[in-house]
Amino acid sequence: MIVRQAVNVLEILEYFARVKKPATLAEIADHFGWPRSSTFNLLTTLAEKGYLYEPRPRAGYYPTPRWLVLAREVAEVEPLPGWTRALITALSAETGETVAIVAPSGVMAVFIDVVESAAAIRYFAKVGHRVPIHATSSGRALLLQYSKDERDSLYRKIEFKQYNHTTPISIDAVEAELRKSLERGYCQSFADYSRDLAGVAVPLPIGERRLSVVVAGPEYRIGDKTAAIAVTLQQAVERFRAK
Amino acid sequence: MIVRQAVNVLEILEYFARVKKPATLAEIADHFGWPRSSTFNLLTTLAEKGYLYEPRPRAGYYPTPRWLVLAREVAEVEPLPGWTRALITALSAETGETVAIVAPSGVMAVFIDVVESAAAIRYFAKVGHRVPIHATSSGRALLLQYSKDERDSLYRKIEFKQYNHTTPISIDAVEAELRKSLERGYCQSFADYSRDLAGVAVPLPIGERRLSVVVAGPEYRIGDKTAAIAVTLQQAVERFRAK
DNA sequence: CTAATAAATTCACCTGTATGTACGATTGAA
DNA sequence: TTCAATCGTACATACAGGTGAATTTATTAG
Repeated sequence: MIVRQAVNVLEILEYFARVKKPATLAEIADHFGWPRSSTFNLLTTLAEKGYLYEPRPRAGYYPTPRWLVLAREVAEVEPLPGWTRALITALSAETGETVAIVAPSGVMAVFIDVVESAAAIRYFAKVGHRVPIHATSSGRALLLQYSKDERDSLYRKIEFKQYNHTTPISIDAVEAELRKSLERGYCQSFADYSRDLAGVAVPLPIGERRLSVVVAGPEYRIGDKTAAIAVTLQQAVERFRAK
Repeated sequence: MIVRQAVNVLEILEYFARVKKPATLAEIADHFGWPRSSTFNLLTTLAEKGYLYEPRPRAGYYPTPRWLVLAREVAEVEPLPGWTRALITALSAETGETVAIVAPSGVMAVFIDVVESAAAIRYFAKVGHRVPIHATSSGRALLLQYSKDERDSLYRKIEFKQYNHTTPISIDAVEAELRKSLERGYCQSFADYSRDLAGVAVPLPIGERRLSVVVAGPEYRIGDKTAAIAVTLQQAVERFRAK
């Protein structure tokens, strides 16, 4: 069951991150289609807790820096080493596509750092973006770092859905794809999950952490270049990790 | 009316900022005394939205960097100029007390940047901390920047509570205190709101924004030094603002 | 000024949701 | 292996809390 008021808090935060200016109760209520009274309750709750304030009289609410303070405290634990950002920035520049660092989360894979392509048509993904671990190149690059036992216990929880006609819909199909990935030296996917989207990924273990890097973009741009992209990817990883 | 699940989201964020490591569902449920099922709903909601993930199998949940990304986007709007941090850091070092930058929020004043005293006995205040605008030195340093009309419309909303025996409990009392503050050149309060707490504050207008700086600590340390602290405060402001 | 309009706030009722309970999965001990 | 203990997940039900309507407060127009 989804907790609606929890989602609303997140949406308010995302709203302010987008509009980047104070907003009145009425504006927020109208934007989300929420009743004024409910919006009132939510905004006063957040304000009372010190997460929203009214910078100028009648100009509306805006988040306090408290979000930043807490987010920093949380993020400074096990931060990614500095070179990963340089890595994905460089890779995005070289390939012209969106590049991300990905971490496991149960049966899903989560984007924990992203540099988006500058192209007009691009893979639009944000930090926090989640994709099925078995049906994406980035996810399978994580699975390659799991033991067979660990993979098996994951497989039991996976709900094999046919997102697209190339989606692997059985344990065997996934295992087969993993074997193929090992042979070719990198993971790939063609719209296994997202329509028109192709990805090339490799494992990126950092200390104890099992991560992966993925270069992803529209199938027609990636399609016949997966091998070349994989080489770029692997060389970049070697180059930056060495430092 | 307080929105409980909104508060719960904030508490989870604060919890992780405190413990700085992944926590399992059971740990979180026990810590807050929440039912497992409710905790389950909340955690899966936050995870589905990309705000929590499970870095390692069975090690529990942890916030994703998405919080940081959004908090940064929100905070980079109208950031405080760099010198304010230097100012409060220097002031805290010079006075040995907690120093904060404060902004108005309706009838309350909100701490938007804080450097805490290193002393064992100190004013423990965090960013987001809220105090009544009329019953604190920092708040009155904000009121000094309001026009009479603006103050009057605020007064109508204030619920005059006797927090302590020195609390001003009428419009006249507040206005009188403001006049005295003007004469002496700075604002002060002795436990008007928080027991045992004394504060010395001055207005700090920055561009269009009405802010204040406050030096606050236990009455017995601040008590007879308010004038000296005020001088330190004003000189520091001049020094840092000049740059 | 006064009226009209819009925004913010309050409140009681009824609905959407938090939770008690039960079940299944996982882990560790023997 | 089996068993016990713990943890995670599903679901129906009672009731906490979201919402529509009314009231108050603020703002704009004339």
